[in-house]
Amino acid sequence: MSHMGYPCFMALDRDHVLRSAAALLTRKSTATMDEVAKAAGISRATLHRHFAGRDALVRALEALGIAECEAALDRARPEQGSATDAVRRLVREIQPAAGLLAFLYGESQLWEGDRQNDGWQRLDSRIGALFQRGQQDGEFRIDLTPVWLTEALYGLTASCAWATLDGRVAARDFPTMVAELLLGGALRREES
Amino acid sequence: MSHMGYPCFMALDRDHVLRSAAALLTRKSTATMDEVAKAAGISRATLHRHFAGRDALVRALEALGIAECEAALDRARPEQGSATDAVRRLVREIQPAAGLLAFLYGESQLWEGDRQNDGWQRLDSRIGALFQRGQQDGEFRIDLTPVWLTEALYGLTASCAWATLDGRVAARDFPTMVAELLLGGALRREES
DNA sequence: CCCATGTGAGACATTCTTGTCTCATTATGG
DNA sequence: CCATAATGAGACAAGAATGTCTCACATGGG
Repeated sequence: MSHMGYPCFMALDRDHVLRSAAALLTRKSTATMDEVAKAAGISRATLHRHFAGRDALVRALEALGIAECEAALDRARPEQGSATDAVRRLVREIQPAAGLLAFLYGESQLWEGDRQNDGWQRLDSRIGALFQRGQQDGEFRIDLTPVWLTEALYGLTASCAWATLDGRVAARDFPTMVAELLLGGALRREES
Repeated sequence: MSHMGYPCFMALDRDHVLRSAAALLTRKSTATMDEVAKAAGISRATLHRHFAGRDALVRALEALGIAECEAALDRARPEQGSATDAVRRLVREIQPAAGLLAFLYGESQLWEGDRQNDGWQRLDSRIGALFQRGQQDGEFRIDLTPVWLTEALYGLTASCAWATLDGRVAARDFPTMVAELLLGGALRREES
């Protein structure tokens, strides 16, 4: 069926391999290519036919993470309604990708190089715009910069993903823990 | 002066080496033993005379990080005054160790093994107790568990340390950014 | 049935890091 | 000045992970 240099149904397998690798590397970020292959139920040779090397695999995972974040952002409709509710929706939609995000967040390989994926900047811009809108609408305080709020969203997401893996936080509490801390902080609100 | 198998002033050098390694590994967590040695201004041979291997070096850095956190916790006097101010003091005192903390936070080697340093549990207990006190005093909300608040403190500290290294957050704003977000969140307070 | 394609298993060289060793040089104290 | 200790430089082997290759097997369509 395929008259080119690539296998017919590689695209389907490729996605499965990518998901398996994400699940494994989330738990053990130092996993070997051999372990990644085994986790996907394929041989190392086949894994290399999908991804030229470990670097290519990590880059593909980065692209997947960016895509999932952008999809989550789309589903969250960040321009709609109050910024507060938009953040809550965003955190809820981003939870399935939190593990992958946490892995990428700790993968220094992606940040040390001078050439980093533009997707992150696109994401930063969109999320930053959400926080900025909240500030302009008077919902969010203005002494915390949108850049920092964006960074905090990533950080809390990764932290909660790890805490969930360790069992220190229940998975079903993820959206509440992240969103409510990010929005309201630890302080008790005055009942007014 | 030394009649034993160890050099005379190694203790002094050792601390300097440890600090250099912390500073380097904070920026580049995959740095080689050779790079660590060069950063400390010593040869790889001497580095090995201080620390048996990379693992021992990381363990020593872990011990240093724990010690610095405990010292910061002591200086912050977490039992004194309002829990809110105690958290602010803690964040301020912990800033100098934030880079090291961020490195250790991402060093999976320390968490994957079944044997982890008791120091972290001691720290978790003390910080968790601070948040619990705040809850009992009615300062902090009770729908976020002390365990999660502790985790969030670590996560925000690491995130802000990285953001500071990248220049996305000014170092002088570190205490405000971390403490105010952790305490008050992004939402604007009602002026009452 | 035959052939092309995808796959698994394994061998192999390469590279990188580490750990260990020796030896010459330096400085340090008596 | 001398002896000891500490260091730096470099050689060396061991180990791990990677990238590449070959070959045998099976699987599916024509």
